[in-house]
Amino acid sequence: MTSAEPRRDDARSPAPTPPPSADPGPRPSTIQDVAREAGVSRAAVSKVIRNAYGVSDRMRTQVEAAIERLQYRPRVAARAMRGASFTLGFEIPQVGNDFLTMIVDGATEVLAGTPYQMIIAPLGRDQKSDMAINSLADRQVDGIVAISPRVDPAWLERIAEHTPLVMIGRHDRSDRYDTITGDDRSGAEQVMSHLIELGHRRITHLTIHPSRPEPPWAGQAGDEPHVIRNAVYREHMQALGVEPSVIHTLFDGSEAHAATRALLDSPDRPTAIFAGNDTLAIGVLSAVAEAGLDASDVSVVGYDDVPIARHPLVSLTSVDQSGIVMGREAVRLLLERLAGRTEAVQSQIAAELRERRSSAAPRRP
Amino acid sequence: MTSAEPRRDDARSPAPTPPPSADPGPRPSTIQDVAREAGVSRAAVSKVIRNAYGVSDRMRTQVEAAIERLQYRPRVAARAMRGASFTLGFEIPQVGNDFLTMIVDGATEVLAGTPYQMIIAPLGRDQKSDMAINSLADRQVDGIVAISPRVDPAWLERIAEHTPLVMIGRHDRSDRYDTITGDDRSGAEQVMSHLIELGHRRITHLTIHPSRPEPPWAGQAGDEPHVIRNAVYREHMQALGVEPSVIHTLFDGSEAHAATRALLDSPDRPTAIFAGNDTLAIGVLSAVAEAGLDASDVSVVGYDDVPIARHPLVSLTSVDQSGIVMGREAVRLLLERLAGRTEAVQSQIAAELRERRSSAAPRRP
DNA sequence: TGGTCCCGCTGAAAGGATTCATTCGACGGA
DNA sequence: TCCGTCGAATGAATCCTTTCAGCGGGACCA
Repeated sequence: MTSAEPRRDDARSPAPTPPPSADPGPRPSTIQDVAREAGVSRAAVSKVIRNAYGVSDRMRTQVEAAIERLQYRPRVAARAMRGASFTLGFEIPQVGNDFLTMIVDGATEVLAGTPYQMIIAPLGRDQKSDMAINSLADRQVDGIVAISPRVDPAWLERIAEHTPLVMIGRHDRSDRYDTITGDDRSGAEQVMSHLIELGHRRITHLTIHPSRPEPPWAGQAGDEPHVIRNAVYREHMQALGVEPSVIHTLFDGSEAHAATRALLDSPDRPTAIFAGNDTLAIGVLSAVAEAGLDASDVSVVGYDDVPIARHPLVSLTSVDQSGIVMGREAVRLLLERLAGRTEAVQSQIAAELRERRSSAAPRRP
Repeated sequence: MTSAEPRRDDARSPAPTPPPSADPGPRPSTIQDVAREAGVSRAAVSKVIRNAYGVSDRMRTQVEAAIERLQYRPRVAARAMRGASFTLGFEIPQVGNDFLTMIVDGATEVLAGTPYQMIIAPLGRDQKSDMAINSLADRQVDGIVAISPRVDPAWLERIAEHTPLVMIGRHDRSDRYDTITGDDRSGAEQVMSHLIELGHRRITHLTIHPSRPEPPWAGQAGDEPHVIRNAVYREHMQALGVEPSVIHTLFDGSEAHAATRALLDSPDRPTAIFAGNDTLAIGVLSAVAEAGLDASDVSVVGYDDVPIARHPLVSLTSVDQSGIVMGREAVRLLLERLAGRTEAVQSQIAAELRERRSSAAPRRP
């Protein structure tokens, strides 16, 4: 452990600059400086940099030259006070999560060529989704994309009053913010049909902890994706006449491994595990592999179809709900709002099972 | 493909609000509103929210009550104009990259409990690192962490004149910005010694494309991590008296798979592949597995020791340079700068090989 | 030739918070 | 009783950009 602790060298010289306090350095130039340099008014410079109407070619040239000479860059904070910040904020609850990464990638595609810059607010430790969303709103972003099923819809509507908002993974409907969802019901049904057709009966469902305490708005507004997947699982088990077996773990996959180990050691271990998402499924797979078992002992199915699922060493059967498309769509909806749309939109992305080698017919049903 | 295209429903009702333009809604309350509500001056409210000196208990209580009643939240843009934005910006060239994720995780740890919020600026498509760094600086973040070996050091120093800057993975020294590096020389040496001790001779090195055209500051300022790893590889091959074999691919791993396939089909295929980082190594492993080969046919070693490398199905030998520690250190350095430090610091993190099952003695040396 | 209209450009106000110099009030000491 | 002091609170200036009303002058039309 100590070996990973950093070693530090101070810079060779005590810095050639006045040592006292942090020197402010030559203060970056402002629009005023450019105006003076180009011999025009501030308003004129403003029009040039915003590409606004009413500027002659001669002036544009002059101003652009001045900007270049002074290396001027407009301060976003100052712009945000009157106009726009040209920033779209993404609230991402878990930076490493591959599904969320796909969403970001899709968004990046659509953002190319627009004047908007994406910034991501990852959840701090002990930080809740609403705090990160607030923090984006405080920074006056022009639009917010959030992935947080567990936030009060009324609170979201209040945010959406002043900042366009797209929520991913919410099955509720709002008149003020837009939503994008996968078809969780269909996806989960495909998983269960697939496993049952293969001959599995003892199927365990691994999912994330439910919200505790149950929030007051639960249910009244459509359920979280994981809740729907769980419900579909239970329906199918009931139809089979088999007792459902559900295990709850943390969402970051850190408990999935241990939970699966315990499950595999239990007297009548399942022949298949349906994990609520791929992060969990990867943890499940590692426990299965460690126990020296394979797909005909214990089949594993995930949800989201993250890139690593395709890897031949992993080859995880999973449900593709195209995070890329979700990300594209999210930005598109935001840009529409910024262009003036006021009616809310609900957008649904299809789900499709990708069968791979992690699921197979059970050896001993 | 079309199945993944979104389906849209418009909201049931045409919105209960005035349909014309995007209604501005009740404008969020300002510090002025709070002052009026609490019957004090703006300056007083400002002192309360900044926890500044010179406010009586009575006044604090009054103001806090007003803030609560009005749901007031200070606008960061306005604060940034005079004071601080309480925001630290991270330039992350590739959001999905697990090594970069580790850095973010480490940073998040240290940030907890401070008043600073982290925001990540991912690289847009066709966006260069310096554009993302600029975009953070434009947003008046209080400090920047960047991971971009390929940026002009002179330009970086100009940025660092007004915004504290920590560069990760740069082996140059600056008097104005801080750097954090892994011990790339030692790490690469451990890899090569490991492979050679196992009995490998025909070792191929897979790395990312060199900068083209060669930037004018190359070399003068210490090399990029990948360049160092490559150099160490070459030295060891020369010492062995074997012709080096280096393959260059894109950094996102998208070409590693195909490049490896071609390599495996070649007449005298290597018995080991040293990948410049784990993202590449994962791609290499997938090609090796697809070809029905294992570690005694072709050993694979990566660099960074990302979490998936530990997965029993992957079990990738890799060099741990503790991204977590790097992230922690980066924030610590930034906080020190914000507290007034002016001398530059170079910090180095140790590298340690983690041997796993992806490397083994060659079947036929 | 006189009146309109449009274009290019300017000056001043606005936006929300912080900072700093100043005022006010209370209290202690002489 | 008066003065000096110190803490609490305030008003005005400031940060940088956009917005908007308005101004001068040339082109166009009648």
